[in-house]
Amino acid sequence: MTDHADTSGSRRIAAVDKCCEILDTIHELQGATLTEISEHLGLTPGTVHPHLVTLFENQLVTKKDGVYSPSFKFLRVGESRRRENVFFRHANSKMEELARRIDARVQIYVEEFGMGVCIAQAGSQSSIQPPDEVGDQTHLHVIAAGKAMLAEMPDERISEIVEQHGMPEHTSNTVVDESALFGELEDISEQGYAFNDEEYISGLGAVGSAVTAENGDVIGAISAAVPTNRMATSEFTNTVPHDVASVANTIELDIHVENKG
Amino acid sequence: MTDHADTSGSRRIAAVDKCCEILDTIHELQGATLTEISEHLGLTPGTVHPHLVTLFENQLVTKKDGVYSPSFKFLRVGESRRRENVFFRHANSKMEELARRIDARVQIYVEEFGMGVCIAQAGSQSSIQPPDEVGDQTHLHVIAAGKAMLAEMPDERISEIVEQHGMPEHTSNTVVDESALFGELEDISEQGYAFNDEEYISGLGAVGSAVTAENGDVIGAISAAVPTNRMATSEFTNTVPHDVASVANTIELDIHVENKG
DNA sequence: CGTGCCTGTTCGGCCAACCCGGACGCAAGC
DNA sequence: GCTTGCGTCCGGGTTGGCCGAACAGGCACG
Repeated sequence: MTDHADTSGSRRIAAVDKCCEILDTIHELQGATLTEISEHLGLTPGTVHPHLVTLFENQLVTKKDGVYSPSFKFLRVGESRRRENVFFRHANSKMEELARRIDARVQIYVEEFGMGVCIAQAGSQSSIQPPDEVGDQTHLHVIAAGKAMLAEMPDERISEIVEQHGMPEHTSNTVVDESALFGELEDISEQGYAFNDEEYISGLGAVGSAVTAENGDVIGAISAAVPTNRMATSEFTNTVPHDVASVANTIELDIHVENKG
Repeated sequence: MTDHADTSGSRRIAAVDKCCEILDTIHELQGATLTEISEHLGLTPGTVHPHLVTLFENQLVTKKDGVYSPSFKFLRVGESRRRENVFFRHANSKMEELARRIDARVQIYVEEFGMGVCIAQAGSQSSIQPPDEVGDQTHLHVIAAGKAMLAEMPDERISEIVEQHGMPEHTSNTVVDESALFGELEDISEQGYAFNDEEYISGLGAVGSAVTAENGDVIGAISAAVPTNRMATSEFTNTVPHDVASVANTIELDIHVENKG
């Protein structure tokens, strides 16, 4: 009977929903006071306050001069999750080596909740600013790594993701049509890597390749980003894609071997 | 009437406490099934399940083959919190430069909930394994950066921290006596840097220096760690402490300047 | 120094919602 | 095919969360 429209089917804990909304708010506002949170959520301060007290005692939020912020417990849990991640463990050093070799910004992504999450990056911060920071969430259809991962998914899962998140247009090059996307994914699946031609950010191109488990599940993807002027070079259209795909294959093999042993 | 001993004073949300305990559990166990979580907490599966559903819908936990894990939302929030942090912003590049110059493992710490949290590190992963990973929580009295921070705190705050967390012994060199700690903090405060002589991990020494705000609040600390054989060199007892303290001073100045403008 | 305002904190009471026990569906395995 | 184990889904009772409102404390202003 609350404002949650979709309580049908499974039972939810209303208090936990509120607590998550509060966390989202103080993250979004990069620190907020009690009244700011209350107004943002349309709740009375008397309601929000005990939530904040509980979150504080559980060390999920800090309080400094009346401003609540997410604590570094998020960093601790997130970093822990990252270090446990099979893909990260095998990809991290190879990502750095690749970044040095081809002098580009190399990033590794995984898919979660239908979005791409950048979990690490390496390489020339001098040349270009990175499209995503570690932890950032991005629509899969606008980045090379995301398209590479989509190309390895079953069609029904792709449609599900598109339905859930849509295909927002970031630049004039963004592919916004679902059937066009499916067509492109066919080619990507065949050649083993995906291009991004300024579809996310103007002036930025990339090439990405996915890593899959032996049962076909997508594990993640690695991508190399370069500024536009380098995109048209034969080095980028010919050599780099194979470098990226080769690294992805090596990582994939390593993971398969580990799963055997 | 629940198992929470300290409900006196302020009101807490029991459901949020449960949800935090569940998150702690799946973090601690590095992923857990419903029954594992239930048994770990002494709750029935019927109780835990709706919590997990709610946390899943809020994208704080993922579910893969019946195993629940913390999501990368923790990484996103934690990284965001880190990038916003004034100390990190000013210290990160200087930390890396210092690590290269003195060829040691340099880390930066902040204090949160009376513990030290490593928020970044740089330098030779070849020489020594780092004492803490990014995000790790450590007792302040066993690390150089922690003692440097304690030395800048008011005495009552120090006692409060000791009372809350105790002074556990990590090695035979760990200072476990409160009055001895206070004595050492005096010296540290005077000379501007703190040593760690295998007080945390055998074979590992460090020197750290704190950064404070203009009102005296502790902002964080930077430390350089080296293996034991390098600790007795005059370079480490003379040059390195001043290098570390100098970097800390530079960071401190930068932050004060930013706060003016 | 008093007054007003604003923010954070606490409290009473009602009713919703959370927790438990138990039942159901479903897959795997001697 | 029976059993076992796990995850999922209810019914009921009572706990506890939510709101409205009052209280405390700090700051600016008159």
